[in-house]
Amino acid sequence: MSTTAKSDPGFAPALLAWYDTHGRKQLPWQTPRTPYRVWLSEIMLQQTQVATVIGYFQRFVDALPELPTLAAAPLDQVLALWSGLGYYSRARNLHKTAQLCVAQHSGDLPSDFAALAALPGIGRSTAAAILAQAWGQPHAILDGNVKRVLSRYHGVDGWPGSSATARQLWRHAEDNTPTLRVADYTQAIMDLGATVCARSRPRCGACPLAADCIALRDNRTAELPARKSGKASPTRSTCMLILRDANGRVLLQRRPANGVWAELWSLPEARELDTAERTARSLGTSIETTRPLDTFVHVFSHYRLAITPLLMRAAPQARVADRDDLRWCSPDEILQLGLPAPVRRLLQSLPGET
DNA sequence: AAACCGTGGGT
DNA sequence: TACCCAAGGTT
Repeated sequence: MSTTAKSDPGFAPALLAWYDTHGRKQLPWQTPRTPYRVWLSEIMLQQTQVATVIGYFQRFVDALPELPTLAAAPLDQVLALWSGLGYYSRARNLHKTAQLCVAQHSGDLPSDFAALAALPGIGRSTAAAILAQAWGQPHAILDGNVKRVLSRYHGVDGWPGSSATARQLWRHAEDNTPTLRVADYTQAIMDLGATVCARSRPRCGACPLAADCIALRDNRTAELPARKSGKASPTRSTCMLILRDANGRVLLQRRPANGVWAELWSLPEARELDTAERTARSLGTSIETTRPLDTFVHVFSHYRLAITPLLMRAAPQARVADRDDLRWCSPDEILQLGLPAPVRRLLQSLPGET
């Protein structure tokens, strides 16, 4: 953190004055504002909007109210609480970090930047946000909101994801961060980005920084920050086997530790319809009927997945191969596990026993 | 450095 | 519809 004079002495005061009137002060993780709740919220909020997180946050802290409780919980419970939020490595790292804190930091998050940023899932911006919000330590954050505000205010060209542009934005972020009221300032610049300096149609008439904003002066608010150059995402396809026995239980398979949906419980898959029954037999089941359901497309950030569900009636007393990545689950048990969002939706939409 | 990692909402 | 992208981090 620089201790030299700020390049924009009016920036933080104007922002803080705006925050006192218009800032958000009743978000769930602000009341009460403990290090554990701040950390949890920061991880959930990575690449995820506030409105989406609120419900997940409430459920999570109700089930696991303290860091040591989280450390002691089974990973499957953590993944179940995360199910639907996406980027599941965040949940695995959250769990791992809680256990590290119990083992190495007396059950608390470290209040030192280097120690915090060394923990799984906590990078430069998240470490700064935790220290600023929980302890008032003067560290600069640089999330999507701040990138947008600073790109416009300082007229920074270039896609914020590129290292050269990010370097400029980090410098501005540090120069603008005050040493007093850091928690409020951090919340203020995110609130401004979320509610005033919006991606499209920013409300510059309501902005406390409008007088010195380069993008507004040059009529470039629509161009900044620069967009990522797009690339068409490929479409892959898969068949998902819904192996259901006479009791309505469904065969689930734990996904491998690497790749998308790592370690989540999901449905067994086959490349094509033609190989599906062979796949089912290789899992140890015998199939009485197979009924393809409508194919649908699930969209990821970098590819699309066309999913054809196959509703397969498994023979009574279906025995499954003796593997710990396979398990028959009742609808109630399924709710206790971390499932990919489309799989959860699919299983909940199934017709009852027929 | 660039790809990977989810999902839902906005336009 | 198709695309962008949101309180990013890891490899």
